[in-house]
Amino acid sequence: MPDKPVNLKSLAAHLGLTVGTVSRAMNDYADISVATRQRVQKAAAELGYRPNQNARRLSLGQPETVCYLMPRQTGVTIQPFVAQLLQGLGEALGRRNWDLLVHHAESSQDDLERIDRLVRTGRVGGVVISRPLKNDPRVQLLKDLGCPFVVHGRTAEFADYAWYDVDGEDALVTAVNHLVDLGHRRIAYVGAPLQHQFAQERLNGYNRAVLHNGLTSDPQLIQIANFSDDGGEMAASILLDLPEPPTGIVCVSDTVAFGVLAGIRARGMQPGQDVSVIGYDGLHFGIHANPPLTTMAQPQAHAGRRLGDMLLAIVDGGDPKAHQELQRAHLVRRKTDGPPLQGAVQDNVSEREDIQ
Amino acid sequence: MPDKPVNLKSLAAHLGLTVGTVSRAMNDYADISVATRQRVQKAAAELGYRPNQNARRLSLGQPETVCYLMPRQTGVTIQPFVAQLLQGLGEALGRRNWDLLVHHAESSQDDLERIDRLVRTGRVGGVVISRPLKNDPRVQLLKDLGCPFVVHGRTAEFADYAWYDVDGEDALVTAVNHLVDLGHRRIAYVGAPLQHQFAQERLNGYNRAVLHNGLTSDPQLIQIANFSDDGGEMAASILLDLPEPPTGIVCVSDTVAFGVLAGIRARGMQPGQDVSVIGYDGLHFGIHANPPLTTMAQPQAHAGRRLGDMLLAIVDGGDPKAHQELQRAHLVRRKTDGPPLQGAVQDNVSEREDIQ
DNA sequence: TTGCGTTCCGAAACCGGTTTCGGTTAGCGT
DNA sequence: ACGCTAACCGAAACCGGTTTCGGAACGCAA
Repeated sequence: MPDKPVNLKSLAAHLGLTVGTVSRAMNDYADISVATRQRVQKAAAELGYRPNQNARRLSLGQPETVCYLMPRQTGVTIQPFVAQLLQGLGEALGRRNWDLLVHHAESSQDDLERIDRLVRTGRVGGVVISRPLKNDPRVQLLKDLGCPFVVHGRTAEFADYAWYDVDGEDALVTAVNHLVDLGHRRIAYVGAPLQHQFAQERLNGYNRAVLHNGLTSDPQLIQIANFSDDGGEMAASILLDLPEPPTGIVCVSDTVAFGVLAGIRARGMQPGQDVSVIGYDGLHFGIHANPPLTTMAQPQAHAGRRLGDMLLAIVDGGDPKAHQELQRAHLVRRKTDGPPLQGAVQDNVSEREDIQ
Repeated sequence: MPDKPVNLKSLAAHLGLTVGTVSRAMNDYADISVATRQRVQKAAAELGYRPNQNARRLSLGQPETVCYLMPRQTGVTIQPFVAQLLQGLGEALGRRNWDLLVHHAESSQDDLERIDRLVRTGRVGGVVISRPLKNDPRVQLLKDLGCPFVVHGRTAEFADYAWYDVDGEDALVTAVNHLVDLGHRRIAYVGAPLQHQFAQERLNGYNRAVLHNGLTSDPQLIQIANFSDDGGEMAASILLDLPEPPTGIVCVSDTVAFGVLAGIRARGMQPGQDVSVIGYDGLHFGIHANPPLTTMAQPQAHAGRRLGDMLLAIVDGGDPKAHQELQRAHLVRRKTDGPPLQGAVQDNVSEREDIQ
């Protein structure tokens, strides 16, 4: 049976002190004698005293809790990074005994209502959001509410708040450059709808690299697909039906790339030999794809930790603008990249690993 | 700028009433006149009054919050179901305006300390845990604390608490039976360490099916590997080195099965033709494996919802023993199952889909 | 007019902590 | 012996709600 919990009052009575004195002793106030403090803390440990957090936080006026808003997932595609991010966030917050709440909204409007409720009811003292839109109403609301927040990703205007992001534009430049180095000249991009800022950034990277390398800038080579494997497969089908199909395809994500691989195989072609494919995310699972997927890997192991640390720093009064961190993705070569098979190939065909 | 929040006191002053009256009007007490109630609720809506949750929950003595303890992930392998489960849990809890906390412990001892702290500090009114051990100290602790809880999975003794589980024993019987129907007689099992109850259950299912079908019960055919793709690959390597290697392999999970596929391919063999493989989980990603993985799929779309509903029912005074739900997995045939290639094959070789 | 029962709201205790303020005691110097 | 200061703790306000209790005002019947 659950014996009645020991609270400050009962602990104070047990010690022959008042609640105020016991509270200060527990919190290491200077105006409590060392003897009393030790006596109190010893008794608290023996009786298993645990301060009630609701009472404490009400009194402090600080909920000591942050909320992570899970991104809406499209269809069956789960967000593989959520679990990892939550773990990192929890770790960072746990060091200060802060708690982590998760919420999942049905719609954009629902998102806003949840945020409003959570901060206006004093439920949370900070918010973390992922994958913002170009002009995300959530960041505007959070600014208006004056609630500390950090963004996992960026909006179109990202100067005046805290964020942690991976440079998707740079990553796609790297990916395209890599294919160019292998000899490709006709390179396509399979992207996601552009309301999300990350989709725009990666497209920008593709366009920049196409321009910089003097490649043919054919609008047909840019396919905006559903952000899923099915979307990727459909886009690949369209691209391969082109009168002059691409020899290389860079993708907005690994999930989309998996669909592209399927679309290529459905044509009886071999990804990595007939058509090169580069994904984005660095999902571990990519090594089991058919064939193993070459990808731009994000260093997202400690994204959660960094976001949590930033948020706590802002809660402590830090300037949000001082907490902006841009990481770089790096190329992980597996088996879906190789020199182009046919056509007018340039001279600089670099060596590459054996193809499975 | 964040204007100062409107609380009960300011709302009451605005209306010329006392806080007690306003509170009761907001909560639809019968001793408040209809006119007053409407006047209060109208003003509350106009001023955007939001009751402080910390204060409310302190007064109620009910934190209206539950905690989900994330399972520890082994190595790089993420838990793909976590995001989906959280979404379902949040949905169920959200209908009653309960909040969802997540925690991740470093060790088993850490797990216990977190649970103890969360319930003893009045932080949560319920707990959800996943993947219990055979004799999981967490459920004993939760019982001792008298805290409502539900288990995603089961322990060895599961009679006296609430749980939601998929019948892993039944699923492995189905998987083995399927291979037997295809003509296999020498079937191996790649499992996970047996401290987890689910690992034991699935092994029991394998053993039961082997016995029931009169197959050779060779201890060498049972490989207990790390719960990861690497573990699966290593186990496959051992199995294929056997003087009499298996023609079919059933696995404790899809992740392990992916490793098994890799191990088979590393031998120059073709999964689904030379060796059949059946996974467990029904991960969507399996369709992108090489070749697409046949698997026992769990109906885990609404697991979170069910767990949340159960927990709320128990908080309301329901009997935990009355909330136990066992779901069944079903076979999803893709491309890694087929009739055995060589050897003494039985006569009942059933037809099957074309192999890619 | 008196008496009684409703209806409706104010007053106050309470949840369990934190923090400010003030007073008692002891120690010290002269 | 006296005064002053510093050390230490008690008393009470406060955080923002919920809930119990009692009393005022009112209507109705005798």
